[in-house]
Amino acid sequence: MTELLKIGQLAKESGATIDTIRFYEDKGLISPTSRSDSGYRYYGLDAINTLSFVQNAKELGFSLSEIGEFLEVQISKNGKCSLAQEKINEKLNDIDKKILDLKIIKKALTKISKKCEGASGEGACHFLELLGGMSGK
Amino acid sequence: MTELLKIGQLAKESGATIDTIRFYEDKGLISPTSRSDSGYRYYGLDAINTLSFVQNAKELGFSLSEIGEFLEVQISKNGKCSLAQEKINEKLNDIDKKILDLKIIKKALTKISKKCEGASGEGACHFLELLGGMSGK
DNA sequence: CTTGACTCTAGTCTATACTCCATAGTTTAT
DNA sequence: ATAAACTATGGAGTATAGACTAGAGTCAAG
Repeated sequence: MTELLKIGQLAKESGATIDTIRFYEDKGLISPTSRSDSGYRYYGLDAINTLSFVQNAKELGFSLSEIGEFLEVQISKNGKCSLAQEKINEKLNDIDKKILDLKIIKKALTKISKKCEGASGEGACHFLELLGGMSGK
Repeated sequence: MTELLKIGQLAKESGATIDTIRFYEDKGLISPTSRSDSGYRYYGLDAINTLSFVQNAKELGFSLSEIGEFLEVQISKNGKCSLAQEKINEKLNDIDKKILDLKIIKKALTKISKKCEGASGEGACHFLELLGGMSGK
C-alpha cells in the first residue's frame, strides 16, 4: 500500500502549517486522498509536490485562485500547454505594467526629493505643498 | 469669516467619498476645523489640499499610516526636509527592490514558458511539474 | 410644518491569505 | 487503562482601505 500521511506529517514534510493546508482545502487547492472513519485526513505523497507547487507559484506572484486554476487544469489532465501559456503571458503583462508603474512613481519621487533638497536640507519641509501641487497632473 | 464646508461639499470638491473622509478621520489623517452643536463636521478650504495630498501620496505608493506621518510633520511645523527625505529614500529603496523582484519573477516565468512551448503547444501541460521541480532552487 | 436632502454613529461586509482559539473526539504509547 | 499527542469543526481575529447599511437626528425650502 502506498504511504499515506496525516495532516501533521504533511505539514512537516511540506513546510506549510496544518491550518494553511486546511485553508487551501477550503479554497479547493488540495484535498485528502481519503478520510478515516473518524474523519482524519490522509494524503498521498503527491500532496507534498502539490504544496511545493503552490509555494513556488505564490512566489511567482500568482494568487491562490490563479493557482487553483492551474491545479484544476492539471487534475483534469486535459490541460493543454496553451492554457498555461495564456496564464503565464497574462502574468508577464501584469508584471511589465507593474514595473512601469513603479518606474513612474520612482521618477516622481526623485523629482520631489530633489526639489526638497534644493530648499536647503534643514528648512521647513515643503514636501506637502510640492505634492499638493501635483494634483493638476 | 472663512468659508467652511460640510462633509458632502468637501467630498464633492475633493473627489473622495464621505465614507472615505470619515475613515481618514478615524485614521488621524484629517479632522474637521469645527463641529456644529448637532455634530456636523465643518472643514476649512485647506482640507481640499490635504485630501489631494493624500490622493497623490497614495498613488506614489505610500500607505495611509505613512501619509499620516507626513501630515503630522506638516502640522507640527517642525518638519525638516531631512525627515521627508528619509521617508522618500526609504520608499525609493522599496521601489527598487520591488522592481528587482518583479524582474526575477519575469525571468523565471519566461523560462518556464519557453520550456512549455518546447513541449509542443498542444500536448499535456507539464507546467506543474516544471514548477514543482523548482523547489530546490 | 412638512418634505427632501443632508448628516450623525455604529456596525457589518469586501478581498487576500492566512492564524489562532475553543471544544470535542481519536490515536498512540506506556 | 490512562495520559499525551494528534486531529476535527466552526468561528473569530489580523492587516489594508475603504463601501455600504440602518436608524436617528438636522437643516433648508416651500
